[in-house]
Amino acid sequence: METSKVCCEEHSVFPFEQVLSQEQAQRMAEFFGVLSDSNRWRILSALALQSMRVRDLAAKVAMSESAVSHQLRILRTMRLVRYEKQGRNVLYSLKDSHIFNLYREALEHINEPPDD
Amino acid sequence: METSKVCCEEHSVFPFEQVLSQEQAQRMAEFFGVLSDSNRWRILSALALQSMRVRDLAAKVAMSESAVSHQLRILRTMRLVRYEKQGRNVLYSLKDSHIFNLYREALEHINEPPDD
DNA sequence: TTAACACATGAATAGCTGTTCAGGTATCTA
DNA sequence: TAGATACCTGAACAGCTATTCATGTGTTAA
Repeated sequence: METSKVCCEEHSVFPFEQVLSQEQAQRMAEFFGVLSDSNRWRILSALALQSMRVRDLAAKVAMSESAVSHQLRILRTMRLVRYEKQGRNVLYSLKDSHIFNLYREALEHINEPPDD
Repeated sequence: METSKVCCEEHSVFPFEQVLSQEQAQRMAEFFGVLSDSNRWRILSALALQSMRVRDLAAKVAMSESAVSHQLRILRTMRLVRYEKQGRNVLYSLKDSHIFNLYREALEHINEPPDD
């Protein structure tokens, strides 16, 4: 089965000129730390399918509303989700498509054959 | 300043058909969890510059050899680094370029203007 | 106004993670 | 062989994280 690789997956501009500074490494770690929780991934994938209220989101991913709310704050802080107040509801949605690219890239790595 | 965006950064094939299963979400979380530590990023960036022995790596990133060794095991488990025994030394190197793409994608997100 | 609803938040706690420390194995050198 | 070197590993512990629980805020309905 052919995957839809069309072009340019190898215009790899080498991103490191030296060892990352503590600060830059910390920024990276914090960002990826947000993606290191399975419930947050379920929340993100749910929001990728459709924007949702906290209540419905909680039901969809089978978590308490409080737990979801706490997680949404983290996702909001890292600007991965958008917050839109509507009366007493709050509509959350995915902010941009970086998450898709990260997901695909990770999946590629995970599914790579064992030895290089 | 122009970044070197050449082509096809938007052939975004939507990756989610439904909410991620617990198992799939867990796999994602575990993978990104490996990237959620600043010392591991420093190790990865050091190895991106050149393959190195544990000893030299430890010196380069200013960690104890033991701590580096523990971290390398985690990176090895997630197949991010390659292990090559040479006598009593062990040469570690970066395994593939997924890490570059993930780094760039994260950087793009982090550097994105505040309000979408 | 009162009650119900939707969501956010602070404190507490249980579980996870990364380091250190103390060893242990394998290899090289004298 | 003995000692030094390079690396690995298990246990222990300190610090972090994600949930629950109780409560608070703002909004809508009666």
